[in-house]
Amino acid sequence: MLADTIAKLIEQMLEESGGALELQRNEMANRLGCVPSQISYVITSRFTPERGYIIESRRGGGGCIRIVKKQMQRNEYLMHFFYAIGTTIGEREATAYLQNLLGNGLVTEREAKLMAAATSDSALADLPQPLRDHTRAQVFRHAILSIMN
Amino acid sequence: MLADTIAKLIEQMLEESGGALELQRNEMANRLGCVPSQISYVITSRFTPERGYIIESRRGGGGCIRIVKKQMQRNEYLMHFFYAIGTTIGEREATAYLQNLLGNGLVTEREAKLMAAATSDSALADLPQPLRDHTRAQVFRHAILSIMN
DNA sequence: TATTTTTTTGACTTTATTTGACTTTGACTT
DNA sequence: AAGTCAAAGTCAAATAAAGTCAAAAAAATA
Repeated sequence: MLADTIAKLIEQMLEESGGALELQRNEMANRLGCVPSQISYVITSRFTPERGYIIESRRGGGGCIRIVKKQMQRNEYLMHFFYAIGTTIGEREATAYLQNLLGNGLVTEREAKLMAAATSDSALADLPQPLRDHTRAQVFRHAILSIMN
Repeated sequence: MLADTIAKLIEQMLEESGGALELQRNEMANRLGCVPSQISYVITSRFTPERGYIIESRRGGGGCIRIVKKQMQRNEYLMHFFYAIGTTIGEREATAYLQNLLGNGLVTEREAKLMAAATSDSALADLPQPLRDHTRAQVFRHAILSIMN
């Protein structure tokens, strides 16, 4: 799949550049033989703030897109999550947050899996909807507090 | 019976792949000459988390279904816990089980704390009582399954 | 045999990807 | 200042998957 290929490439470039890079959309699309908006699509669908990325761009001649992977101090970061989660959260969103936590080494893979399981729709299947997302948020927030400090 | 045929096929594929595989629903349904939702049916009815499978999927272009079988080894022990917990459990009892899990080195201290937080009365405070203990059991059980590797 | 459970099917829904036409913005020329 | 061109942005249509659900059919059970 094209989108995944592009995402992998960008991740690799980020890796090599130590977390911040600038790319030219048209140039990249050209190199990959795809339409420029495909690059936009990948960036908006995968490199979201939710997953810990900051995107800036400049149009016009010599324009470019800048992608920065955020890094924070442990507790500050966890606190940020705590507030970001809020009082209700869907499974998909929760998964994205967990991905971010894992990617920043704030939790181990096992811990991430554990939290994913504990907040999964499957685990909360017997709760009717507004309550389900609310409980998921509660469980998630408590889990995060528990690994702070 | 179709469902059994498909289940056998998937089991065989899992065997060959060493416990983890990705399949495309439409492609497989095509090969077997059945309707795609039949594949979904087999997966949801046979490859459940209770039986030790993890299912993930992605829709859209290039989408797929991933099936992972968790290996039993020291996991028998976790399985024992899984059944012991049952479908409803109080906070105190849960804590006792966690102490036990920790004592046996089946979870790390951080993991134990995490699970304690996720199953605490505090996290589930907004659920009225029979539901609270039931949800606690669900969350706990899913957490345990998730660390069975 | 009657009832309940499981399986099978297909219509409809949701989500994800790909593409292209059109818009906006910024830099450079004249 | 105005015009031109080179970017990136936006949006919607087309397509490609998987998910859901309920009705019909088949199988199992009482």
